[in-house]
Amino acid sequence: MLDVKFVLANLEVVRKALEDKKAANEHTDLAKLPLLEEQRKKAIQEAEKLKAEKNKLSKEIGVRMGRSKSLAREPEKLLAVNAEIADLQKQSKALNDRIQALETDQGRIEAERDEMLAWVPNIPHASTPPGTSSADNVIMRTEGRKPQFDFAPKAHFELGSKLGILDTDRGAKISGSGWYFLRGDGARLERALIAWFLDVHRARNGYEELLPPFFVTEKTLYGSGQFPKFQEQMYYAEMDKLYAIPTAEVPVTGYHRDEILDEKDLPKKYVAYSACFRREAGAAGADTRGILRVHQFNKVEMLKLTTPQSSYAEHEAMLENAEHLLKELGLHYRVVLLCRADLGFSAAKCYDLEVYAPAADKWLEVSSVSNFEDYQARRTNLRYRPADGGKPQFVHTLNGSGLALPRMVVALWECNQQKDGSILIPPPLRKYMDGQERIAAK
RNA sequence: GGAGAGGUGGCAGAGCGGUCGAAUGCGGCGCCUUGCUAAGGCGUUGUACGGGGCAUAACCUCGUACCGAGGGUUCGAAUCCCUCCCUCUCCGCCA
Repeated sequence: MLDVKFVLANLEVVRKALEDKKAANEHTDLAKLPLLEEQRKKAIQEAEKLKAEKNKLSKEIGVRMGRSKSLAREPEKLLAVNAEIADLQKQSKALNDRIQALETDQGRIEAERDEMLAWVPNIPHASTPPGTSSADNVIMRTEGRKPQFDFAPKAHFELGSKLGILDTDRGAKISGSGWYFLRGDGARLERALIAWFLDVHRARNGYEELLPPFFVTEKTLYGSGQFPKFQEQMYYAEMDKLYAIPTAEVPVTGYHRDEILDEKDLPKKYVAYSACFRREAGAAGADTRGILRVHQFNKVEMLKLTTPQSSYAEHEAMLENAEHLLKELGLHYRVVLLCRADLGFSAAKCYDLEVYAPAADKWLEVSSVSNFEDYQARRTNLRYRPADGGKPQFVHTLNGSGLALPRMVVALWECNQQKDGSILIPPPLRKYMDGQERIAAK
């Protein structure tokens, strides 16, 4: 979330962001905020004044209680002290009701304010283009060569079923539509991709590997900005009140929650594999053939915690880390800078990587590389202490897919298919498959 | 799932109704002693919110809150009571 003070000082900027991101709703009436803040401060001031008074009285009582104990032999003085005590107690008690009323007020005001802030999205970075839909995204550049075929390339679901490496029918039989089996070399290729991605990010790019829990609490979801907006997209285990993660970003963002890191330990760079679970409610129909949109998929996610000064440089570096994989695999892809309307709720800036799939003649989104600035860190209360010893600051958080598997698999199968229906395995993956160079029908 | 023990400042660890935001040790920071190393002496040491100083900075100062979380008892709670969460030990179950 945003800093209240920032919102109050920049109401127009925030209003613009609500509009750009089409995030305005009944919770986001910013006009109320200055008044709420004023009422809040007033309640705090009054309550604290009364509490100071009460604390003083209690101390006085303590002193007299001590004296009273030593006066057992002097009944007259004892009586006088006890009378004083009774009087002070009465005064102190009288304060309690007023204090409680003020605190109740304050709690109510803060709850209303926080509800509002929870629905306010992050402000787009100055370098993000304006726009009203994904049609206004800017294609920064296109890399690699478009694959050429002297035959009609087959779609991934056709290749997959002919080669016996993808089984959507049995996936649907045991779990319903949107679930699938990978089989044989298909399953092995998936595993090879995961292992290779992790190895590149660890050894080449310097990320530390994490293997996170796949189920998390509601509080954790709130920290990465999935709540309250995307609640209905998540699988929920009611008996344990746990949610299946939609991305490893969620547990890894929560990893350092409520901590104060040292600046010298920044940037922290983590890479995590996880299965990702999405209900995809309301998405039935479009792009559902095969495994383009499924309920469970594998993904390798990069995450960084940085200082505000270096976050945009780290953002570019992270983009390069994801691109490197696509280059090594020899894929045709493009880098897209999202316009403000297409930018996620919590993000300030985001690049998408889209890879070309020849059969459908479509660009498939395989990565999203975002800078959240301090938006997630504020929710998750994750700060760092500056090297000069100043007050703790919120870190900047970034994350990016590196990469999302099913769509990568679709592109790889389709781009590397041969006339005889087999699929060539790209060189970087062969060592993870016992040197195998090709997936052919059994 | 059952039984027991416990959750205190960066860490370790006292306190178990009244000047306790919290002893002590370690660590960190500053100054001093010291030929290097080792060691020693003195001082300092959290976070958030609000007021004032002030430029809505740094910083200083005052107040309030924070001893796992949330409630309760009391004039007053780290200390007593309740609920929840987590950790550890033993038993059971299990990949």
